[in-house]
Amino acid sequence: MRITTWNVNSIKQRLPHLLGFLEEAKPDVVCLQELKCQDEGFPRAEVEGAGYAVETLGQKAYNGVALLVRAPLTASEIRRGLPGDGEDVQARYIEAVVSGEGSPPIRVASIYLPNGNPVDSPKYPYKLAFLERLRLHARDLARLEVPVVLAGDYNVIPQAEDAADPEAWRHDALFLPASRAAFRALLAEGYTDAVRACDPRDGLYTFWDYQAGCWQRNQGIRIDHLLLSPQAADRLVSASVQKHLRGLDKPSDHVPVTVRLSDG
DNA sequence: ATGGCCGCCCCAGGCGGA
Repeated sequence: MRITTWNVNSIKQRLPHLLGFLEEAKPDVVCLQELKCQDEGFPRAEVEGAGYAVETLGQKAYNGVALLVRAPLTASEIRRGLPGDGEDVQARYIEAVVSGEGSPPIRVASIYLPNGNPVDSPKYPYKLAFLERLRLHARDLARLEVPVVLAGDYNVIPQAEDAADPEAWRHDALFLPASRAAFRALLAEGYTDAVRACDPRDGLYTFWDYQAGCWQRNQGIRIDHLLLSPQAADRLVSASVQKHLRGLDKPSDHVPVTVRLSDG
């Protein structure tokens, strides 16, 4: 079972790259973020044609998340939106139970956490509140004692080792102590950062800004994460970053990150 | 020289991203 998370920065712009990735990697589940379209604008027929069922939570112009599930696996118990704030209309969370092929069901979420900049605006408290809501929901899911994968663009650089130039991020919402503490609090609910658990090396990035030649100079950061509940972590085989996609024409500024879990 | 982009939307400059 392979599960990928990828912030595509516009599904319409990135559809060719997505279809190429599905064909070459054949992941079982794909968590997409930043669709930047409404549900009716999602290129559903093309993705279904590649062999995937599609569940979306879209929004005009901004945000938007989706889950793709490769047949014969199926998605059920779809949850759209993160609990805890009925006023929150931003499309940042979708969750489902993925089952089939004789292996135990896995609960998977596609998450697009708020960026939070500028930090002196209401956007930063919204980010911290969203992280706290996610912690409470993650705690509820952990109590089910089943495999859970919380995957997405967390917009948090967990540690200095996760940035090529940590000093440049010192006062940024992605790296402020309160942001990192909220991420650690999430892990403290019993979750494992799959990439970090598989590879202790520095210099493993998932995002390179379009500006300032960041890709060419490898000025990246690691902000796309897959957090595993204990029952999912017990099955963790490997984790990898599909860095090559950043080098294509018209790339997303994020690349896919994939975990492999053992079956059964 | 410390900036350099990209995608969205009532089509064009402002907003959001990170």
